Amino acid sequence: MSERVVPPTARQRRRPTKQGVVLSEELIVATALRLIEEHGAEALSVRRLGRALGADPSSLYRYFRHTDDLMLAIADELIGRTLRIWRPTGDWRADLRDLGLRMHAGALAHPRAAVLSSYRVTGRAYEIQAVETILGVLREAGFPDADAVRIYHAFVDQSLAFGTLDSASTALPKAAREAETAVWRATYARLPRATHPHIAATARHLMADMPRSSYPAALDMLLSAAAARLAEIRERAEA
Amino acid sequence: MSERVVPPTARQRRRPTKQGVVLSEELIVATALRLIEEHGAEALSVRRLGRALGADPSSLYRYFRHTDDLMLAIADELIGRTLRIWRPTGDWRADLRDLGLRMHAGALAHPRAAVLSSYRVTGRAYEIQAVETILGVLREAGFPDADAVRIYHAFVDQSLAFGTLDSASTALPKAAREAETAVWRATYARLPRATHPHIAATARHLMADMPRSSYPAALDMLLSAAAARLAEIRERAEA
DNA sequence: TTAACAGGTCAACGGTGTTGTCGTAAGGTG
DNA sequence: CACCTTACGACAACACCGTTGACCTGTTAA
Repeated sequence: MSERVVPPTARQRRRPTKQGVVLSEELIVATALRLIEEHGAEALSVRRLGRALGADPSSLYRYFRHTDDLMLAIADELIGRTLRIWRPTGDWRADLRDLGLRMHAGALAHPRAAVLSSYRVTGRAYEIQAVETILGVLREAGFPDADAVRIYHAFVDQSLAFGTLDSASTALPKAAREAETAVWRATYARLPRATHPHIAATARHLMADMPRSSYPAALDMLLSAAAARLAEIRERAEA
Repeated sequence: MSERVVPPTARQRRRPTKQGVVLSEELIVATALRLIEEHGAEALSVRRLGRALGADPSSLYRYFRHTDDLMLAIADELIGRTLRIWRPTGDWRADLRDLGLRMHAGALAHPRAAVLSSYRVTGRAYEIQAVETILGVLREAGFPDADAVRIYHAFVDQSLAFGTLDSASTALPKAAREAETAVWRATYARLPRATHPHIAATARHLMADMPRSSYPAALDMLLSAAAARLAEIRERAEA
């Protein structure tokens, strides 16, 4: 064994597989993403990926040390796709709101990949770029370093967490999804006022609000708390 | 095969296993939780659970249709435990903060179960009780119905989403988890100021903040935004 | 006392990630 | 152009996983 994985830059001898495919890190990641989107996250396995590529499963270990490494590469590609679209305007609150919504939308667009990749620190190029950019937005808005880091962390994790949560439920099998809304309508909408006064009183609002994602509301609350903190900081600076 | 799973209420003929253990749904759930707590989330498998119980793995299929069912039963038990511990004091903000932290901690203690249970509406007793209780806290604090529902939704989803996010990372094999912090130390801590000024300037804060969960910070921001909204509502009511 | 059947056991199927070994074709070198 | 090195694809094997159909046996109701 010793070291099976060769750094991408040093690769040169690309021998085609028995089925004539020339492997590469990019091809593997792209194929993995396609596999996930077409057949669901649980359809991603080393063996299936090998089959989809027309290569022996063990060949992939020449490119990734283990499945984990592959996941990180997939995650980073997703971050990159989101970041490439985003254009900051200089208004920190609007910019972060826009970026948050884009990250959330990106997760929803790739539900099955989002579930896999959201909770990992990749340490790869796109992730680093994202960290630098968001920290820059906050620091240039006037947040002290400690606050900038704290808010950055909460902002990023919240986008990722809601992205995963919401995409997990959209990725449910159709039968299960219909069962979910049926539960709301059948169970919650008709709870008696005597035993469940608060649910009964707000049933109309619950029916309207629950099927939607609460991420925009949560994002706005986070940003408004951050804005309040910034105002407080400025006030103190003037005194 | 036909139907292997008999409703719990109808069970009566409890034959001991070869090793003398009398199985039951409660015993299986309890043993599964113990297994997760003692040997980590990845130690939970049907076969290991069978071994821990002193029973053949396939016996469990007399009680749960598949592993998912078992996970949901575990999740339900977790909701129950969290709710049973929580004692509201009447201070809405402190109560919600406490409940949020407890839900998060409960998810962290049982990562595998948390991931499964977070995006499913069970409509079961404990879940309904939680909805009623939280809505009650908000409405009695003075939030109008529409705001109460909006804040309830954001609050619950935030706890669940962060619970899933954070428990997913604690469910990682220990090698991968150590790799995460190593990435922060090796990659982010030594990015040059020239190319990544904001990361370089805040490196010290990043090292301290990133390994921790950002949920408490996010929760506090949500609650503080809610408090600001409540103040606004009261002001308007006085005018 | 006995017959029914719930429920524990066994064996097997097809899947998974991962690794040690080996053959071979591609590349650089002379 | 021919040689040597070696990257890297292929193969086979290992230990695990969830799940199921067939079988057998102890418990219980009649």
